[in-house]
Amino acid sequence: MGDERAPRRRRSPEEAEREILYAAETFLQDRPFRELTVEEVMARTGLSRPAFYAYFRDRYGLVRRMLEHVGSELFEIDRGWLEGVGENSRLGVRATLEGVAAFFARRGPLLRAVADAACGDREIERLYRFGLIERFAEAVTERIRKGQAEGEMSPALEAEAVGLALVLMTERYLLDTVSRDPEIDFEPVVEALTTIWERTLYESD
Amino acid sequence: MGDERAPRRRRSPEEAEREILYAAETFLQDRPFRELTVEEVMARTGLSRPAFYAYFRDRYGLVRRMLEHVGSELFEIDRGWLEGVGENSRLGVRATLEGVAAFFARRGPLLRAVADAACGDREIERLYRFGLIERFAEAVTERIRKGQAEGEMSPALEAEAVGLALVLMTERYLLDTVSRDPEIDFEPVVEALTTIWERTLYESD
DNA sequence: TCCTTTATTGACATTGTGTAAATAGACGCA
DNA sequence: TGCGTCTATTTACACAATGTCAATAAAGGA
Repeated sequence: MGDERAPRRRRSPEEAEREILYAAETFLQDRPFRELTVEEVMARTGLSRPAFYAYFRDRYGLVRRMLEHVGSELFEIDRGWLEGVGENSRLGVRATLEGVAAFFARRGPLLRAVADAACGDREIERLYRFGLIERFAEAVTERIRKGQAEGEMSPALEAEAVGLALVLMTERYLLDTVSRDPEIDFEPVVEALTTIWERTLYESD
Repeated sequence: MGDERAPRRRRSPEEAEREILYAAETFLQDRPFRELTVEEVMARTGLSRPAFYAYFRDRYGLVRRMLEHVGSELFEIDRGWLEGVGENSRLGVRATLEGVAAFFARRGPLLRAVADAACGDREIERLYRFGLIERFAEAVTERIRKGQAEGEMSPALEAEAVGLALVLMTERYLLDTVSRDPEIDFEPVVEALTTIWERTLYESD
């Protein structure tokens, strides 16, 4: 007696992958990526540790997959950047930053995991930098150029450098505030970012 | 024949520590922190791998020690922040940012290693955040408050939030530019940062 | 009922970490 | 010069986490 082992359950590959990803996201809700091990994630599923490697290359593979899954949401956001042109562009700064802040709050644990994993994995560093940072930075640069062409923004602005700096600021600052604690008051956070963006881009107050 | 092993050499603890730190810094000059292993570092010294643990707790210990060693340089820089008050404060922005940029260029590999190691080690994360970021952010916040009291800066500015955001921007942007490649032209980098700082803090262009 | 397919696992090889007992330079002293 | 102590250093080991592979057992079709 007592030697009966739990019978295997067989899932579809899609279900297994979902189960593992769900376990990982749950884990990341209260512990940082650096503490995530394959063993601990798989202990939260009905699968054994080696099963993990049938679906992901390594623990960074989890983050890579998660990053793909938020791709569409990101696309929505940077469409917002590009469409808010013309005379209403200035008014759109706050609204856009509110949207971005909401995204960083809603997806906090995931985004923090991505940022952390980027330090430890070349490929995620690349995906993060080019699929996220640069993408936004280019959209902003483009908009600055447009604003300059329309006489709305100072031609003295180094469009590319300023665009990248503003995007990096926004990313780090939101990771540090709303992503760390989605309960905090957004108002002063968005207010501070809006002030910096507006004063930088539109010169006089 | 052929079985003579290299004789042990005995160093003073100070010399051994210096030798290990030197090996680690050399390593970091062309490879990222994520690839640094105790074995590889010690292979660049005349010591065996276990000797490492007589001087450092783990590979993060290397970075902790390096961080202590740049402490004095950092102190010089943030004294600069605080002293440049009064009427010349605005003119001092560019000069200060030039100094900070030079620091990020000179200490690029080390600072990048610190930033990377902070993702993987709770204590370095703390040291980095409180010993560096917060320290600068508080100095800036203080200066904004002073500027507001003197009527030089808009009282509408959220001093604390804006201070933190500007510092995070400067750190990330410099890590991404001059620390990655100390050969690049500083001019546009410093120019972009100066523009953002000045427009944010001093309102009209 | 048997057979094929393939999701899953047990067992193993590997890599990097961290520790402790054993070894051997270096220095002080007779 | 030789002896003994101190401690820097290494050899040998235990451990944790990773990643692989051949063997196993569900599930579905013939």
